[in-house]
Amino acid sequence: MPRYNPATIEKKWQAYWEEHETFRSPRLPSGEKLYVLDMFPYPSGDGLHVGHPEGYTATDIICRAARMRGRSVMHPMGFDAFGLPAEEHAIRTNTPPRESTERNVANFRRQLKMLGFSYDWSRELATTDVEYVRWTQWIFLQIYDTWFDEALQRGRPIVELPIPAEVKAAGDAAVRRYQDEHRLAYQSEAPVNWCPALGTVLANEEVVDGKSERGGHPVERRPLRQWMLRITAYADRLERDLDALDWPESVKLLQRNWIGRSTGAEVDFYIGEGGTGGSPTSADLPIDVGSGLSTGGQATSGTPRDVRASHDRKPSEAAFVAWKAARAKSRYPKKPGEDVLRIYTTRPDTLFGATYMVIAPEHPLVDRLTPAARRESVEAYRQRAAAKSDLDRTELAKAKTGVFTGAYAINPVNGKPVPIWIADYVLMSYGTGAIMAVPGHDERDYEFAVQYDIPIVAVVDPGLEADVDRNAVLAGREVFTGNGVAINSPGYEGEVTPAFKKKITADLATQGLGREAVNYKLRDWLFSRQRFWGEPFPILHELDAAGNKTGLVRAVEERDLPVNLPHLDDYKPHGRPEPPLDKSPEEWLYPVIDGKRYKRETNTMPQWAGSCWYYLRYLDNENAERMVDPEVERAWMPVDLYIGGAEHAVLHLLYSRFWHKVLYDRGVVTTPEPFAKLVNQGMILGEVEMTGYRDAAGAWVSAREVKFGEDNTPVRKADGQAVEAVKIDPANAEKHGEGFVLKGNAAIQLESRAFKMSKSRGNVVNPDQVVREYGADALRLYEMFMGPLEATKPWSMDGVSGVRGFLDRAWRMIIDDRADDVRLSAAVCDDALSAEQNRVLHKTIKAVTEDIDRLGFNTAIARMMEFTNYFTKLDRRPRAALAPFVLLLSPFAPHIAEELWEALGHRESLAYEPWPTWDEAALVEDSIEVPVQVNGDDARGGEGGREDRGAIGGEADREGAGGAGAAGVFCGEVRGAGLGARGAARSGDWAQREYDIRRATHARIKWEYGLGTGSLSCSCFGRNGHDLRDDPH
RNA sequence: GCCAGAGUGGCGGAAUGGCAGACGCGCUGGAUUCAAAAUCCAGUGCCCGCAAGGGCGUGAGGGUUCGAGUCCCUCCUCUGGUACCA
Repeated sequence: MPRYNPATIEKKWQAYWEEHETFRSPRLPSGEKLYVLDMFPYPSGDGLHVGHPEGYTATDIICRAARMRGRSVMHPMGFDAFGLPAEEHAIRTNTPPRESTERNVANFRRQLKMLGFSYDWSRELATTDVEYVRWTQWIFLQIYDTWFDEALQRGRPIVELPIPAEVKAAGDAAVRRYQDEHRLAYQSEAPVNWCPALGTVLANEEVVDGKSERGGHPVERRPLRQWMLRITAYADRLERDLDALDWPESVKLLQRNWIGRSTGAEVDFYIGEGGTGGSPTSADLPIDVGSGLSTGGQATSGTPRDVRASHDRKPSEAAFVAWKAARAKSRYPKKPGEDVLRIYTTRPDTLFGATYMVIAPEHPLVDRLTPAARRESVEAYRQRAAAKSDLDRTELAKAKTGVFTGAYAINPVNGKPVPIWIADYVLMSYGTGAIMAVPGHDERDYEFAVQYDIPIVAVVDPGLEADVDRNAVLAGREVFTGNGVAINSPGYEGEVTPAFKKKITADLATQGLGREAVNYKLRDWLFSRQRFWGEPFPILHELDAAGNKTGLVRAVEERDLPVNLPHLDDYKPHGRPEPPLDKSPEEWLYPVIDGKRYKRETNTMPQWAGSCWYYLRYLDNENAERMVDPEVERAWMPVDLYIGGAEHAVLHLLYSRFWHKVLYDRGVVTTPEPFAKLVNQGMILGEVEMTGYRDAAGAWVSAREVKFGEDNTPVRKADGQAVEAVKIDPANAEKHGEGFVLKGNAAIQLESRAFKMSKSRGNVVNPDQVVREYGADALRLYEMFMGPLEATKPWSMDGVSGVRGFLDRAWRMIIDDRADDVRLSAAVCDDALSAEQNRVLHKTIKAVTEDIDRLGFNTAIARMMEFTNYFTKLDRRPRAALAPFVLLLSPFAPHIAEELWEALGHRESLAYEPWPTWDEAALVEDSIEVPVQVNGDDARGGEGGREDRGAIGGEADREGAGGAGAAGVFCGEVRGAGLGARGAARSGDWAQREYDIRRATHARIKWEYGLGTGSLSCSCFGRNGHDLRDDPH
């Protein structure tokens, strides 16, 4: 047998680890703890993807090495097991989703164990476990029980929420409603994708181009009562606390942008008292456009000619003046009154350039503002906008649309009336749902203004430096969004943008017209799904005598958790937009408590819920009393290293952080952040494919003549004719210039690239098959050897066989592969290490150790290959080098390492053997070549700081340096201390030579010394290969 | 559009501002073999040259530096993310 046979070795050691519970972590760490977490997988029916073991191997290496270095390691695994595919399967097969889920989990578990990861399997969990769901629901109740205290910036129990006297006076129900309005979990109407044909609500990703992904049926948006989580309350903290995290900057940036904090100002524009649209009141007399408040010369108030009408609704100057005076006394109100349109802007410095305003179609003031004469067109526009999905509003609709409401607001800074439009490029959900439009200095406003022929007034002078045509900007023919100097802004002329913003914001505040404001792109988290296969909400709706909901809810008592999913006779949609749980059995759906009948909440939680806190449950997964014992939590948290895919950079990581912060505020956890260090593994693509194209006639078409049309089919650029993509055997391709061409036909460019693995492309690599053919150790090693962990990289089966070759060589280096049993190779001996062998060993130890620390697994493996190449060549291979090598290899390829360790005479697993250490002194080479750059008139070496080479080089007058003076004389001065190898050579051991290198193109100095004695030999090469030693100066 | 990351041999990739291409794949030659596989040895960036040797080389162009794959600026290409957030 003793050829390397992973199939037997791997099974053997997996059984050993399992039997000995080798990787069980203690309840509490002893000594320094290390919590290393993998993003747990969704157990799909397809089994493990080769992308999974990439991060899992990386963390496993870290953990195994850390154990050997004496750390107490927590390394658990589990399953994110709720999810759509299981429910789809349930509908198709009419079996409970739990069944297929458990099957898939079992398969994933088998595959993970097959790869030899050192998880503590006793901590395994699945988010679908009934006991896990209990605590997910419990956390939801914590969130439900919490309100956010803005002053303290902290979540607090709802009982601590101050209740205003008038609410208290209105009675118990009013108090409860008031509390409900302030909870972090609250109900709200939110649109869902309702597909009448399928009779079900679809997730966003199931809707493609406004049609259902399955079947292509029309999808409409319908408002439905849903649960929301008030993540926006934590926006500030979620953003601020990113600073201290050891996360990739790109991920932090992604989260910052997602949170999207902006500072600016809210400003109130006066719209006049009064009535519900229609005819003007006494306060808002019709004013002829172009007269009155508008200033001469400039393009008046910007009402498009064709929509001007005398019955438009415009506040009178007198009313405005009165309002302004009142405001100066009353200050700026928290909530805008009926008489103003409140807008949010990040550019208060451009207030003087506002030539129109836009409110979102859903804005509550639309009705009130629109005069009767314009009702029709406004209403029509609103309906069109409402019918559009989010997608239509953005991608498809490039051109901006809108309609004039017929109303005007008065610009508070100059008293000018400004026409108010509605347009769907303004979103009700951001800011105040209304903007002042400054087409001169905002891209979107500019586009809109051009579209509807609205005047454009420049109020920021870009100056000459800016990247725009200044004259065009000043003339309103080009938009400029940068900072500049204020113009056309009476009272603020010449102010530079940042100072102007501050100043006018302060001025508006003193006049009670505005205030500084902060806004976030982040929206509250839509936390319910109309699905069966998710955690039920532990919420009961009160019913009145007639069986209708009263609007009041109560939480399920903690002792009654978990609320389990009911048994359903079938999982088919019931054809209404309400969640599937609506067809639950009566006894589940309508519990009776204290004689009162309730209806259970039938929405379920989204898949994110379970993954928000699993890292906490691992620590104490069998605790029936608490979600996690505080003592255990304090000892192990935070997670020291979290590795997973970049696709979770925003949502999962933001949601987890949010839950964690709520739990922190409520005293359940002790760290403000869950994941101290985060690393994203790169994507693994399929094997590189070579593609050529042929037209209908079968003639080759060069890849550069091909473009991709809609639906992503290739067509010829010239005539749009469809072409066929043909897979090309690499043997029929050759490199030509930048890319590949058809062999023998350089005119035909081919396309060479790797694609994402997908079933449809047929390029999915199955880990089971790789393990069968090459072994788990080879798969692990290959995944680490492919390239940097964070990089996207293509798969290559040849690469797998390459690392397998390394394992074979490592095996033969130690084992006699011709013997019948596992026996050491005859070359293995007990000799002492020669200086050179010792150096190779210590170099390897150092490199591998340091590479693991910086997650440079590919180079660590390269160093071990070098070790093997060196020692395999020797006829006598000392154990003293082989044994430490096996330990170094063990985190990467643990099965073969255990087997080799055993062959070397050890009886126990190497899992807790001390990690090898290196001795710097052993690394010193007694002969090094030092390159010296010579460059004619002024050749000096580097800074002289580099440990192994800096001794030569650096300016001539620098200590420990050699160099060439301006005259072109090379001074080879070498000091032993410059080597940085402590004790190997003492300072003072130096030699000096000078060579004339005026004719030299490069020089090479070879420095040889024994310990303590320095000597230098130098070869400098001139243009003709002339050795300059022959020509000393 | 915007944001982020990346462009180095035939391929995957190495290289704290200091000999570009470590290591692996592939390829070429040799040993072993009846033969093949496997294994071992040698070679392998490109161009010129029998050779010695020489020239050119890290997406393009500029710059900083004694010295740039590495730092700065401009541009090109690719990958990923994102979509009117006022």
